[in-house]
Amino acid sequence: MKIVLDHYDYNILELLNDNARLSYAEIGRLIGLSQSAAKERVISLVDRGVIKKFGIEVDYSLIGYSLPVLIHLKFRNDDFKIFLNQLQQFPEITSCKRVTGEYCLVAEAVLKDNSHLEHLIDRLIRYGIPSTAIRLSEVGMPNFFTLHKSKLKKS
Amino acid sequence: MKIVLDHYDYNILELLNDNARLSYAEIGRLIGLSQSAAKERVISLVDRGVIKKFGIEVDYSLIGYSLPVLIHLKFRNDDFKIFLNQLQQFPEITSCKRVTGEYCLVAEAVLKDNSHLEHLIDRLIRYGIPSTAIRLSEVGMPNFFTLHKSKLKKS
DNA sequence: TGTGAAATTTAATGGCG
DNA sequence: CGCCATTAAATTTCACA
Repeated sequence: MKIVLDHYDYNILELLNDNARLSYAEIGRLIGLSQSAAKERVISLVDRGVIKKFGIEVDYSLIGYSLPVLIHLKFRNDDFKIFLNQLQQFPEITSCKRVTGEYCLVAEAVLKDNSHLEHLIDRLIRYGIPSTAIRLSEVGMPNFFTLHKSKLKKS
Repeated sequence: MKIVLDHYDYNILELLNDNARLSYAEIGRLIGLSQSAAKERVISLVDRGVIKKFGIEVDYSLIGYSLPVLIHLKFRNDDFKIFLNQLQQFPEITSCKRVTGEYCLVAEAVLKDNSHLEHLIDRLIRYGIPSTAIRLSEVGMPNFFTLHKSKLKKS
């Protein structure tokens, strides 16, 4: 069940975490592998499911979506499917997680303005009571893999 | 202040959002531009700050961090700097956002097990009362740009 | 801004330790 | 598993529109 990664894998994850567009050749150079081996490693990480996706981080505030919010939701269980469907009609919702506790879902959305938020709340309120918080800023966190690879014993 | 994107830009963001490793040549092919033009566009999006980062999404549960949690935090303002420093000592915290409302910070962490969580709470509790929720699952959301590009008028 | 073309670098494959 | 070598493809740069 648990996948064991060696220091090559951790180094690759560290590099791709910072820049997913690095070429295999450059990855190889940086970690001391040939380009073929580096490529095999990356593909293997994808095949094993460790890397779920190569994506981008977007600054939505620059393109007109300057109201980022967190929405906490309670909902009635019988409407769950319909409710999720409603959520997915809103592409402004960039992520949605089911969690334990008083609120069942925590969603993040990027909205244009207050009336955009109002519209979103109007559609959600049928299914439960949404609690909205404005996301003021992000606190930068270090690369997960930078600190974890150092815990590995040399092989 | 607001950056206006055309349909080429939206198409590029849509593509890179799904696969950040697409080659410029392929991007160009898919949206009807030469590779040079496609590359210019991507670089311009990065330079203007719209694309903040090319990164990866990792399945941490596969590599031993099978307890994903959301932590809501209240803290005393006088300790804010020290508090953030504490947070950044924990690379298991993958994101941290300052929000309005009763709780000032919402952090996400990937932990190994309950004792790992206990250790994290022990270090955070000095600064305020953390409220922990287990992240049960993620609800898949559609690509933000897929639905937004269709709203553009042809130029 | 976009295109096209030439030189350099990478990607992809297959065979070998 | 990783390295090397080869062919195909992509990147980079630049002149031109």
